[in-house]
Amino acid sequence: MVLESTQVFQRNTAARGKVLQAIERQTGHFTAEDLSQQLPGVGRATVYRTLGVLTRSGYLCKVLLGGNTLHYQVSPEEHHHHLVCIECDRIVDVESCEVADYARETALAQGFQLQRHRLEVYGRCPSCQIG
Amino acid sequence: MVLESTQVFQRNTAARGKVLQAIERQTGHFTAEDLSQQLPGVGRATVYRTLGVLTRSGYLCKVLLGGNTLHYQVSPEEHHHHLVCIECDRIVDVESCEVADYARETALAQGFQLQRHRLEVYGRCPSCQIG
DNA sequence: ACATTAATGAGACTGAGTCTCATTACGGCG
DNA sequence: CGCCGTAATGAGACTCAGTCTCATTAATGT
Ligand SMILES: [Mn+2]
Ligand SMILES: [Mn+2]
Ligand SMILES: [Zn+2]
Ligand SMILES: [Zn+2]
Repeated sequence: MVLESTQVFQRNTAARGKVLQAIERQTGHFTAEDLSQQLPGVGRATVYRTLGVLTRSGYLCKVLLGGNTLHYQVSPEEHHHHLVCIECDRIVDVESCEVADYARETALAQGFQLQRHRLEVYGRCPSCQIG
Repeated sequence: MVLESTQVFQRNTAARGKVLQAIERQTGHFTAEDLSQQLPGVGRATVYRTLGVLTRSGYLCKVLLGGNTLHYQVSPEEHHHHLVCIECDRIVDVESCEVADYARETALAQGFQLQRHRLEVYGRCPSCQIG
């Protein structure tokens, strides 16, 4: 997704520009605090607010790893899913997606305007298996 | 799932019995704090610890609603998914599941022992739609 | 230029979740 | 039984991600 700032924000500000640049610099998942530390000139609240706006707009999506800190990632092209190890929290990205149709139908059936979906598969990774 | 305490805990204690009973009393989703308030005799840390054990064992699973509080629900029979409104956080339970095969194959392909999966579909609910 | 008001940011605040540690009590074994 | 070893407990301190407040700044339309 190429972000059209004008559609997401009501005003184009320097702080949001910096947050946006920092997000583009990330590889993979990141937290609000990650960004905040990389942006000493931008207030913490602004980082959180901007992540909120970008998530609501669909540009970002939340990633739920083990632990209690929310992670984000740029959402669109290369939509993918996660395999999560319930023992060690290892994450494996899964690039295929065969549930898009099902997600669309499910949303439609309840009158929802579909925005996106998340599929996470949990289990034990090879190194954490027991029996 | 009928819980075999002996397989999940190393010792059978009164506190865990009470937590288990309280969980059975819940309908739908609940938080650690919900349980804690219903169990004045049981320490907060014990409630959290027991939820952790039960989740790792697969008896419970986490439910991620809007907001920053983790919810739980008893996982197995009547496995279901969630439609989540990105605007008002309304949740609609979806009872069908057509992604079980895909989840199993995905786990297998990476050598994971499948435990469960979660599918959440995000969009705008009928009352929050714009255009 | 000026007015309107979206956005900012310092910092106080909240509260979910974790950790510590002294104490209790399960359960295996003699 | 009665003893141990140690899993589990629980009060309460602590952490820190996320929210809120509010005075100030600055983007945008006219
Ligand atoms: Mn990923
Ligand atoms: Mn549900
Ligand atoms: Zn693992
Ligand atoms: Zn809604």
